[in-house]
This record gives sequence, structure tokens and C-alpha cells, in this order.
Amino acid sequence: MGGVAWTEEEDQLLKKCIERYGEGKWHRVPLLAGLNRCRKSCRLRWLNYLRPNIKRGSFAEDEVQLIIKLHKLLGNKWSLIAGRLPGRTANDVKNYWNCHLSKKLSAQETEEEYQSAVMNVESISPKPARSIVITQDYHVAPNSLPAIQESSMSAPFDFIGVDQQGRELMKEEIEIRVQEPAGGVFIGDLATEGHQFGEFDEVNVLGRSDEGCSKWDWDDLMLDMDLWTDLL
DNA sequence: AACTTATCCAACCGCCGCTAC
DNA sequence: AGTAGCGGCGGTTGGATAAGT
Repeated sequence: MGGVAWTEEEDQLLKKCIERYGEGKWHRVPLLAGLNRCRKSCRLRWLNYLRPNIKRGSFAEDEVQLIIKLHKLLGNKWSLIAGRLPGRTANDVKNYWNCHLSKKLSAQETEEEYQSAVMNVESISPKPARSIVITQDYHVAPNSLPAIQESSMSAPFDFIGVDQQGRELMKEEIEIRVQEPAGGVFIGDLATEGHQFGEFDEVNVLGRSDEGCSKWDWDDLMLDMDLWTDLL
């Protein structure tokens, strides 16, 4: 190993410590756990190995394609990339990139070939998507026809809307009427029927709902927007 | 079977940004 | 404003293992 390997006993001590005191305060963990390890070693061991729900084994093809795609967008931002791959750690992604993908991709002689690999990405939706507030003036009332612009894009967001009174509407709550490009009217529930925001032309993002957005920041939103438009 | 080379990946190191004082 | 302490990140190292000769 690059350093001194962790023993089963050390793993158990660390695990019990985290379960008892929670994550964070890593400077205290060595003392609390009774480990002769530095704070960084403890944190890394937990994040890369002991943490629940860590996915082991080789990367699936869709994961690989997503890594390629995200690396193109983000560069060596391994933690951000790993954040889009449930169960994978930044170290896993970095190692996989260094061992497999960097060589593989550098072997491709032309930029066109690289672009081709990137564009072969399957349609993998970005990580869940929290609520955003949009400007669309659609209505909940069954008989009202909204003034909604048309679009050829589908949205990756679990968005909410704003009704005529300015109230925020959760995705699950709304039945929405949409004026289709051909002039017809689509009626459906976005959540249960799987309809996407494909009937609109523009989405003007004004801001975000505070609810459920604790880990959601503007960079995430912009990344999703990039992914979203690139995948079309 | 013995040796060499390549690959994988867990662990460490140094730096950075943030926060509290 | 300056400094110390902290968490977090990306780059690198080096031991274990697999593959090749």
C-alpha cells in the first residue's frame, strides 16, 4: 500500500466511533476511537472504505460513459464526479480514470474520436434534482389554459411551479395543462405519468425553493443545465 | 517454476479555502 | 488584517497482485 494498511481491529474502532459520535470533528476521532492514526487517515478510511452503501466492483458501462462526460465538463473534479455516481467515491473514480480512461482516451488519435466517445453517452439523468422555481405561468385550475412557451427540451428537474397567487407548487401536487406546439392541449400529471417538461420553449430559472435544497447549490444547477442540454 | 513487468488501488502528502478568534 | 485550526480535495506513492516471458 501507499502507507500502513488498516487492520480489521482499527476498522471496527473507527466504525464504532463514527456510529457513536457521527461524522465530522475528524481532529477528535483518533482520540475518541483510540486510534494511532491522523485525522486525515481516519476520514479517508471512513469515506473510501467503511462508509455504508459504498459500491464495490467494476464500473458499469453507463458509469464509465458518465465519468467521461463529467470529466469533459468538470476536469479533475473527482469529488463532484463521484457525487453523480451513487456509491462511488472520489478515490474510486480517480483511480479508475488514471488506470483505465486516461490511457484509453489519450490513445485516441483525433479529437473527433474523443468527441464521438463523449457523445455516445446514454441518457443518464443527472442526480436528483431538487426543486426550482420557474417563471412559467401555468395554472392548476382544470379549465384554464396557460400561457406557456413551447420547448423541444426536457427538463431534468423535479421542478415546482408558481400558481397565479404566487404559491409554490410541488411537482407531485400539480396537474398541468400545457399548450402543445401543434396547438393541442396536453393534460397530465408530471410525476405519475412521467411527462417531462418537453413542451416548452424556455425555462427561466429565477431561484430555488429552500425546501429540500440543503445540498443543492448553484453550481450543481448549472452543471445539470450543461448536462441536460448536452444530452439532447 | 522463477523472474520481470504491468496494473490496480489503498493510503499518504501537501495545498487550498473557510471559519473563528 | 493576520493567524491558527480545520475539513476537504487532487496528486502521488508504493505494496499487492496479475499477466507475461
